[in-house]
Amino acid sequence: MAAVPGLRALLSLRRSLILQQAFGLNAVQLTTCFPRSLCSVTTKNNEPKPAVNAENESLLENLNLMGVDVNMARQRQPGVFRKAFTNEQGLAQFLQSKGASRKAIASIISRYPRAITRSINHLEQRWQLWRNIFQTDEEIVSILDRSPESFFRSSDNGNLEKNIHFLTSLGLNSKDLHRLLTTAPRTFSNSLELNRQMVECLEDICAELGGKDPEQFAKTVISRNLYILIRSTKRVKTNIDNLRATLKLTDSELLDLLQGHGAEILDLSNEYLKKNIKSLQQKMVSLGCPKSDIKKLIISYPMVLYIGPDTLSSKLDCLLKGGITMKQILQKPKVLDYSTQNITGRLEELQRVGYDFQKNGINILDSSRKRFVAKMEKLAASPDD
DNA sequence: GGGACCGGGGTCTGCCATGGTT
DNA sequence: AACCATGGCAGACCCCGGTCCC
Repeated sequence: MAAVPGLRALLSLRRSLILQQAFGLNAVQLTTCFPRSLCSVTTKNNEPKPAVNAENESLLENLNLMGVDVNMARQRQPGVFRKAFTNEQGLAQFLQSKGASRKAIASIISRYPRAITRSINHLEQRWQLWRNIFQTDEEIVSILDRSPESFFRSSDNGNLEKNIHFLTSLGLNSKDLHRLLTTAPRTFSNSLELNRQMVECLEDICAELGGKDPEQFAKTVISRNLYILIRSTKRVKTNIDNLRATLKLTDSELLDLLQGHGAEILDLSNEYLKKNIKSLQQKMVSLGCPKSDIKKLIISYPMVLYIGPDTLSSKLDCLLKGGITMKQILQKPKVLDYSTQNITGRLEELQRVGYDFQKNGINILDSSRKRFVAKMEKLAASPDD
């Protein structure tokens, strides 16, 4: 029955704790300490399997006790389960000491089982490196809970340290680094070489376009698009080529676009960006806009290409139906920033009070909720204004 | 005081493929 | 052969408010 292995696991947990208390042993010594089974095990369909492929049973028991979703973990990294020595208890204690809940720890291991192969020394070192950027353990725990892979995937702390130095040397300040590590933690697990390649790629693009300060350009693009360093240079180059070709941009137009809000669309998948450009063109042609308007819109509001074809189409339709003209949208494309739901709601409210867009313009749609509500209250109080 | 302009902030992982190592 | 570390991919916006100008 299950009671016997359960008891054994409990004993092993207890033993580890006693060992730690008595001798202050470190993580490597505090592994599960159960050698891989030497005899063959029986699988579900009763076929004997060679011992080499056997899973470490005491490890399985420990993980079960810890509330780890063993099936999920096994599916992700089966090799971990065949290791003779692992450090799940050390890891759990470590994370707990940093404020992670039992549930969070179980979830972290379920999603990234290889985490239990890291030693305490390694974990301490890595944590300290992250603490160079974060003020509190709590922030790090929340990122681990969100994305365990970002923290645990690499075993190379030296590389992490070099990355921090490299990113700092680009002129990114501590606020930028904080945002970068919060938003795209994978960046810091990239090899230094990969990050360097992206930076060089950006610098080359700037130089090719006749930019005067490639280093500043790379820094600007990165701080505008925190995801860029976890994309491939191929993706970024292809997107730039596509933008240039379809919009027939000059070098300086393209340069301005890229170091402006255009940076934010560089990391879209190549097909998605292409699809969005095409569907935007089709939609605008169907609404009777000349080609020059399409280019103007993209240059003044590149984020329009971030919006998926269906969303964009319904957003435009809803604005037009609400009595707003395409000319007004082109003059004030930021109204497209807001959700279709938000726009629809505001249009209804404005219609109710008889708001005249021809007379007053459409700026009211591009304002915060607070400001919009205040404006509506005033309109209700003195409808003649 | 009101509106226009403009920039900033939040947020993004979990999976697969592959090449190197043991 | 198994395992590890790492690269790459798909997925797809919305909202707020400081500040300056009139």
